[in-house]
Amino acid sequence: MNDNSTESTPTNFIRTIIDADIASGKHKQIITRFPPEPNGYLHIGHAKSICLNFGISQDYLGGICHLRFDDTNPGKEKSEYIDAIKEDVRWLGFDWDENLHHTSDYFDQLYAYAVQLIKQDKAYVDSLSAEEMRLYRGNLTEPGKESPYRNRSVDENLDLLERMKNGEFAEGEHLLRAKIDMASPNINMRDPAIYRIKNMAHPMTGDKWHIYPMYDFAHCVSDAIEGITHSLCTLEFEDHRPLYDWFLDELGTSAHPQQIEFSRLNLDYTVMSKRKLHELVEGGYVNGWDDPRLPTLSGMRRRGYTATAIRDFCSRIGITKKDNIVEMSVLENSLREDLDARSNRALAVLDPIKLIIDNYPEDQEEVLKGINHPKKEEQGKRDIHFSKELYIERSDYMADAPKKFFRLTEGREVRLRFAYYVTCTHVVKDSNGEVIEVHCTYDPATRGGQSEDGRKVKGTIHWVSAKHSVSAEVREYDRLFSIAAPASGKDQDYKAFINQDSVKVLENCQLEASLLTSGSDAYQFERQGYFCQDSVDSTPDKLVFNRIVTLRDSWAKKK
RNA sequence: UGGGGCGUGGCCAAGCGGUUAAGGCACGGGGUUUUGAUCUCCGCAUCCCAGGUUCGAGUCCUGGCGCCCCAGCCA
Repeated sequence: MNDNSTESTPTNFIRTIIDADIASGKHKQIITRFPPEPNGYLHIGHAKSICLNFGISQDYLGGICHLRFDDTNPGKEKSEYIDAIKEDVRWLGFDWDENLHHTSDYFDQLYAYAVQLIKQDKAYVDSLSAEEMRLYRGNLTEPGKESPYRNRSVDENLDLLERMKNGEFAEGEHLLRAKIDMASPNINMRDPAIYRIKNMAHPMTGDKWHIYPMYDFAHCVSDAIEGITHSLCTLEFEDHRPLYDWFLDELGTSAHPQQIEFSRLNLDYTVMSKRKLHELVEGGYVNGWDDPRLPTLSGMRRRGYTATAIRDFCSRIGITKKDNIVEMSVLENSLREDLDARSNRALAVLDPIKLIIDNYPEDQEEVLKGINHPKKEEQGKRDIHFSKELYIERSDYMADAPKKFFRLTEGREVRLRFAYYVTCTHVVKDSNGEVIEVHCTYDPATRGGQSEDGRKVKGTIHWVSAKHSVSAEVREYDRLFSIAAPASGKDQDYKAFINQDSVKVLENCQLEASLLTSGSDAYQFERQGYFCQDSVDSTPDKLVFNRIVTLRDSWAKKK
């Protein structure tokens, strides 16, 4: 399954805990789980969790990782998200085998447990309104007070819960609550909700239920039922751990998983919350969940990111409890490393300008050979057509260029990659003074790109034969936001920081003809970056390429 | 001003009382190069602060300071 056998996972504090649990004999088999709520698409932050959970299951003998859809809120969840999530997890390279579950699989058991809590006098049906309940809860510094309904009899509670389940009440009329401690300094322990009434059908259970369990109750129980050994979640659930443990202790479940929290991933120049991603998609700020500018897995996949690169990235950033904002360059480095190793090279001119070789015979054509990968001979060679009129990159010519400009300017010689040395003689401008043709002469003795006299040519530029090239649209993507931490402003709307130039569409790019028949794999357009055909919009009649990421450019930095 | 966490170089992150504080990214510089790419070599911290314990502390203790999370019938 791993397409990169050199991947190795650095250790972290969670693996240290697991190692100790195995050493002490607490566990012989490790079982983790990835528990997404099907209310949106997965993003790179989820990939961190997926890699952690599935990665652990792969690295411990006999380990398994469950995929569990946490579908306890039919008001927000849709089954269409379930399919997208499965696809993303598979694409990332992980397999849950037969361990696909839904929290809704446990609704009967959950209900039985709720009845048990009532019988143990550890839960009661409250009839306060949502507003009243908020008032009774107290606040961060003041304790809450007990609901007048807190001491209903076991029988009355049982009866009420039954009727809630059967749909005899309106939403909000009653609520099943745990009976813990309204004065707890931990607000989560102030008689948290267990079941709320929702008179709506559920994608998996239909109209069987009129009540649905809350996360705090459902999650720990689901973990216990599945025999999860280590329940890994993000930092904001740290305060919920006492409740997680309280439920399992009161219920006396046969298994009691250990919840361990780690910090979420934050990436600079983007946003990672589901709420914001929903807003960007639904508000039309981007074009769907798979917009290549988004940090969603579907967006990144469409953009051309590889699963290997994302897995490598996740292993590089580590797992800790520290708040963090990882620089995009780390992700890009993982990406370039993988793309460089696997991509065939090609010549493509994105902003074309004519290059005319005045001393090249009018009707002559040649077929030259280009190597597909500079370090992997086994990836072979390809034919590249050459003729008198070529296209080169507009930025590869400059008038009055400085000495360090290793490209074309009057009197300067450069190498056309795989072809010949050419020397710029003059340019032709249109009435606006805009350069429209660059003229040069070539040295026939430099065929293939080298001269027997050992003459040094500092610059090499890419080109395509005007007669043989195919045109295409190329979409150059840039960061979605213009500042590193768009979501950090407390009262600032992150949308104010959307980068207005996050995508640049180049309509008239000229590609080497071999790309016409290319599949969907990534290519390196030499000297420019990595590109792939857009999986949605590219057709044989109208090629559309996405720029996945640029090449490193130390020249640009110096300028 | 309640409770829960976190603080090692620009960004991540090892380190679990005992050599000159791993590694990656970024950055700066050298070399190779028919991609100003790749590759390669070199450089780049005394650990939030202040006390204390100890022969010895980033690692232990005390006190500060800073940042994050929690008042959904969301997850």
